[in-house]
Amino acid sequence: MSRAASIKDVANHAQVAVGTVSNVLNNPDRVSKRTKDRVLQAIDELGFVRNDAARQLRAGHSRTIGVVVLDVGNPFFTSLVRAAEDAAAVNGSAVLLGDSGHDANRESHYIDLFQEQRVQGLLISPVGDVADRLEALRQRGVPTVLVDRLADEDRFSSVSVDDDAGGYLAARHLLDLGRRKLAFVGGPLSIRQVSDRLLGARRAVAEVDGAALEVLDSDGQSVLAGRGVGNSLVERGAGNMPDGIFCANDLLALGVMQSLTMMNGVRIPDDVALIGYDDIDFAVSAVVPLSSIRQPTDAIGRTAIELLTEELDAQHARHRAVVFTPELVVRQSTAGAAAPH
Amino acid sequence: MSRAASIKDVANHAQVAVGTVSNVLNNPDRVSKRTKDRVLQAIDELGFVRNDAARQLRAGHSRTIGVVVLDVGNPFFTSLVRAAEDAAAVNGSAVLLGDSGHDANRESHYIDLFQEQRVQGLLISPVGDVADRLEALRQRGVPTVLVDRLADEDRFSSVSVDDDAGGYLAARHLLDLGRRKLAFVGGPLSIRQVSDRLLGARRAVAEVDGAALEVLDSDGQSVLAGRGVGNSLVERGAGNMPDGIFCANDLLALGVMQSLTMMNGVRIPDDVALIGYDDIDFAVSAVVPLSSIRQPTDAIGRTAIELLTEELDAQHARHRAVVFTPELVVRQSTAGAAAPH
DNA sequence: CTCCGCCTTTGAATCGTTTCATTGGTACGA
DNA sequence: TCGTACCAATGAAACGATTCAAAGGCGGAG
Repeated sequence: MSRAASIKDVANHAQVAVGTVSNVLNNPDRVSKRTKDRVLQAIDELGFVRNDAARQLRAGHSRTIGVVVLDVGNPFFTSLVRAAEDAAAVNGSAVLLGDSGHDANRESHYIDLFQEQRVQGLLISPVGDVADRLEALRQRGVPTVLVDRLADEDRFSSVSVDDDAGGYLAARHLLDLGRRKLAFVGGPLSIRQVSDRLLGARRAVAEVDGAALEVLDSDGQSVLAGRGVGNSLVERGAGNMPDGIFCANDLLALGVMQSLTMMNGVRIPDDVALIGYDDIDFAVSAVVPLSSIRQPTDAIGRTAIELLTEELDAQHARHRAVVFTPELVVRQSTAGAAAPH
Repeated sequence: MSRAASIKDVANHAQVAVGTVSNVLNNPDRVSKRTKDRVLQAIDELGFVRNDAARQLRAGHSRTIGVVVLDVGNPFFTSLVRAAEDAAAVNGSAVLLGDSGHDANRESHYIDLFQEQRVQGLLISPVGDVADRLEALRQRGVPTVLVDRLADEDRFSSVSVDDDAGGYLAARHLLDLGRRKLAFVGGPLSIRQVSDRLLGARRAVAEVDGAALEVLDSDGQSVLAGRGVGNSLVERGAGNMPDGIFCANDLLALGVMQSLTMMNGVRIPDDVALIGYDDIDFAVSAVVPLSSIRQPTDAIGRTAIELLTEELDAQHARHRAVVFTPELVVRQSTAGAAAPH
């Protein structure tokens, strides 16, 4: 109803100057206990809440960091954002979250919004081609850290995960189980993350004599796509089936699993060992709990904020590209040592 | 580097008064084309971006709406937030998103933050007991709409979904298929949404002669909990099994499905018809595509913004509680008409 | 008693935008 | 030619918090 109380109202009510109220809030030790108590009581009685706009106007910058992710529904990003929030809170910053939903327009919209809000910096997993905009922003003192994408170090800092290493890890694990006829399921290969994982897998296979890797291009990354691939494998007959399958993501792996085990009686891991990627929540609760490659989302979020803070503190800090190595999570779908037969 | 350009810089550069620049931005038709062009060019050359803090300070309120959800990872909320964002954009408002993660502290933190930001209003699916805080906020002209929770209409507007109706819908569907020995899987019953769904199911069962409903309290709402329930059902032997199962959420249903079909050869829907709740993405890609109850998330988000706008426009608007009716989605897990044998 | 230094408190200036009363100019009718 | 009406443009005031130079008050030393 009535306009919210301002610092001036508090000052009147407590019979002090506005500067004193401000000091109570920002430099409590400069104020005597007596006065402080009176001011705090006035704040309480009036229900005063700082107006962040005024604060920020005076300060010239906000205490917020803008984060734009591809998809908040994706647990990878949810967890990353949470970690970033916590890390930012340590510096007294809050996070403004934007979900681009893989849409370049939405992404651009959020960058506009955050720029108007005068965010201190930006964390972004870009969809569109925003390098030039971000560079312009940086030159005005608003640094950006790219997330889940390796950046040209000349332009930006970035935090990403080594998909090649992840692919290697997965394939190597299958090979270590004694499997030799491997298949890679994923697609489209134009997606960098998919092709990198394949590259890593190839590297592992090349290290082992007599090992082979065939590539099964899936139509998309969904459970259904995985089931499609599974069905076409079954059609080949038992003799021509791979004994180890690495899927570029867990959804595909779950689809393959459904197709092989439920409709077609193939045993996992006995006949075919199966491993996915991302370690989504469902991986652990699949019919046969799914082995997977886990990305260190917490560390990514934390590190992203760290890099951002570095650039905030020293405007001319060198950009850094931090690459994390993913981690193998072994579950039942690749458990049990030996090769089939 | 250099401080961001202000409206005053633009005014100098374009040789006009600051008020004119402001008019170009906010009342373009009050400005002659000649002047407007000059100003726009200056804006472009200086890369001027409005400072929202100053704007908001002058206006006395922001153009943002705070949204606090229980879990951004939950597709229900993701979709709801997206709809709310779009609806808010129509009014020229942006959304600030906070994820309480079922944690009362985080929730409280976001309310603080949003209050400092002077949001116009709040959408919240509350965890803790925040009614009094929200009421205080409302009295200062910041209305709140509760989401996914039926509110006391004397205090707040709310948008929710009729869980009783959803439960009725699910059970009625099983009964319509000719099933008579029904089971409800869910828990803990202390969660309102679970108990309401059960209530609705009971109502449906009471309408049909010879129909029975047994309640299987699950330990949690996860796939694993569902599998546990499924296993204990199997132990009873085929004769004592229900012929229709309604799970209080899709995860439970997926667990039950895994247990029955994969490990124990029970056929779905032939031996047992199965229906879940929420219609999560995985429902459609389960081994046997899962029938479910879908909540109209888009409509909920849109309506929530609508109610909020009503309260913003007319401070004394009566509060309204809008209750949506969920929708039955039939898939293979309850397809095929007849009762077994 | 006076002076000095220290601690507390004061209040004006400032940030960037919007608003609005006012001014300056032009065109048109009388 | 003068007056009126209208349109464009002006620029000072206001929003609320922070900052900082300056003033005020107090105690202790000389």
